Amino acid sequence: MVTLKDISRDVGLSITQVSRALGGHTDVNAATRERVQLAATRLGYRPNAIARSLKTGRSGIVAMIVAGSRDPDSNAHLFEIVMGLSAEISALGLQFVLHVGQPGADVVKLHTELYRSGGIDGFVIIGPSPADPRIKCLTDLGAPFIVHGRDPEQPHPFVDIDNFDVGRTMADHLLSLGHRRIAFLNGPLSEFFAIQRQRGVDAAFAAHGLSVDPALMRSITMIEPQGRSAARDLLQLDNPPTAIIAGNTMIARGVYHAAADAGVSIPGDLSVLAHDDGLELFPAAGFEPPLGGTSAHLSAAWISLSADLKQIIAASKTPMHNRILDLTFDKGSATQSILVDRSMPVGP
Amino acid sequence: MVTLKDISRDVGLSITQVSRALGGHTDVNAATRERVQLAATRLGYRPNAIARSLKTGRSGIVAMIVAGSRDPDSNAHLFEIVMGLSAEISALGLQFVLHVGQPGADVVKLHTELYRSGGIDGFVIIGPSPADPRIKCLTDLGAPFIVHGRDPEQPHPFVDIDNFDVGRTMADHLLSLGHRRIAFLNGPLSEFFAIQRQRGVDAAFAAHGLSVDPALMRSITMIEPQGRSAARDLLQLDNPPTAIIAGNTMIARGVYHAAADAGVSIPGDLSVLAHDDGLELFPAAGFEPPLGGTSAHLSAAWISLSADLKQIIAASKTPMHNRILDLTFDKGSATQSILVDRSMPVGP
DNA sequence: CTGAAAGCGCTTACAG
DNA sequence: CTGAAAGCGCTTACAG
Repeated sequence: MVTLKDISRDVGLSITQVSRALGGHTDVNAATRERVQLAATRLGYRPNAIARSLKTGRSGIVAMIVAGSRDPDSNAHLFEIVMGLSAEISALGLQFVLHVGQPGADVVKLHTELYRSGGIDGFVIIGPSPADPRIKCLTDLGAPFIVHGRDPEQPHPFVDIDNFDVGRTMADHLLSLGHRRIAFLNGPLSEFFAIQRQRGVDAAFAAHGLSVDPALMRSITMIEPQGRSAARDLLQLDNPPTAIIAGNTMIARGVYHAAADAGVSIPGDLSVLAHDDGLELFPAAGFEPPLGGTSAHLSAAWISLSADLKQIIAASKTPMHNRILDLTFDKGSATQSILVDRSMPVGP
Repeated sequence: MVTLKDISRDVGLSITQVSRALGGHTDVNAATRERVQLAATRLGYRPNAIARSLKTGRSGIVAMIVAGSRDPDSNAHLFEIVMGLSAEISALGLQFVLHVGQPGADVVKLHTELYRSGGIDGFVIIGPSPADPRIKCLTDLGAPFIVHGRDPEQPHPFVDIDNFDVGRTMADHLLSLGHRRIAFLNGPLSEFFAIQRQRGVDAAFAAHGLSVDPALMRSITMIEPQGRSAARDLLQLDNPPTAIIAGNTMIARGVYHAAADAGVSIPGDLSVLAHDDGLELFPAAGFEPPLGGTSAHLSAAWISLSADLKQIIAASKTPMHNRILDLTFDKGSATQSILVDRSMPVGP
């Protein structure tokens, strides 16, 4: 490995001066600087990241720790998160450590030990639950971190979208078209984003002087098979919904399949909207008829998240750096007006 | 941050002795050792990974660098690779850095710079192409690494399966049942594993005194949509295949869909086999009728790969550490015998 | 069994 | 504009 000492010997200058020349300091003779830089290039010098870290107290490494899981469901989403995040973090000149724990590992302990061992500048937290122990732990440690999403129970830096608005916007559109029997295939209510979306849906109904039918509100794992079976269920009701709001495009795909299976036509018999995270593997674009709904690309979140985390690390005193990303809405094929509520009590 | 100095002050011993006590050296008084360990636990001491790295010349970090890609196709597989690899590497007490480059980034340069900067002990290379520049680069650098798969043009440590046997086994089974018009939906022939599988298929035909119909050998991107369209194509031939070998379960899913679309019954009209990588997101288990074929779980590869890489790093002189993992075969629903070749020239 | 010293490769006051 | 020195936190001969 080529070190400053090698260059120093090569050009006949002190290590100090070589360091300064390479570091771009002003108090170095221009000719000297050039001579040093040439030698560094010729010898293939790369500053030793370890030594620099020890001196500066910063490693340039950020980590994400995820609990291991034999459950592919919970992983489907994770893929795009990991790839997108890594790409953005790498682009910022930082290294991204992905630590996949053993199933059942103590994630809080992993964060603590990794941080205490001094090699990690900061952390990314995804999928926070209310009163998330990881957030509490990192806050107590004074470790820099940023959260994708929000924990309503404790203050922390985050990047998120307005999930209340997600639910409200889609429900409002359908209500405005005259739909009354609207189902919502929401994510797990243990997570704040799902709670907020439900609140948004509730609020849209309230704004129309109505209230939701609890039997049409479902909380499911957000993947295609679950969406399909939940939709099959809904379509078999005596009084089936005329519209379904899906929490993401994977659920929506399940809804499309279930509708086809049941001989229910979209958008003729059933309007479908979904929130679109802009996932590459599960694009909203492939649907026939077109899938409408709210949209906020996760890729934008990774860019913000990485940049904000870098700044938080540099600031060293964690600022409450919050950011709400934009949301767009497209009605897709959900343009079917319903003049009279089709739903009527059905006699036995 | 708690350092040796803090413990040293706390217990009234030299830093040297504290280090030895914690390091589990024998030449330390048992009572002293206990006292030191207690203090370390009480103060929440974790050895500073950076300092240790600088001293020992080893960071405990291994990296995988993948070219960024806006193409989801190439990513589908990567997910399970990344998660599985990270889990195994983490389990071994190493850190796993995932570096996703910008689209079009110079991957060789990234490896070089990352290694030269001294923070990385070794690398994992996946999906090698013949005469792979990454392998050449790391070999030249003298950097420890291991490859999943093989580059036939240069020697290097690897973990792989016998892909010749994959092709040979599946083709032989079908030939033995009497099938003659056998299609093969293979992966890209730019990769050695696909070349080997083709050779295996060729060899099985040769062993039966036959040779393949080049029109039935297809090289495609190994995902469902491509498998589906390739299979649709094959089933529309004047003289369609009676059996299809799929390179993986995603392709097989496409074949099942295409068969359903075309009204072709499996296994009545068409036998299907596939190689199964044991992917969680694309399980071979969900098929109806059951999907047979060769099988080698990637999860086993990650375990071997991680353990071997750790050993290579420790040895510091890269040994040619090669490993061929086991393959199993199950015929699934592909039990349909064909007494006479159904294929006959069809007049215009 | 214990401690003082050197050194991993770098950065950065401090002194010239 | 340049250099000698200290120090980041650790490990490890070397000497007692």
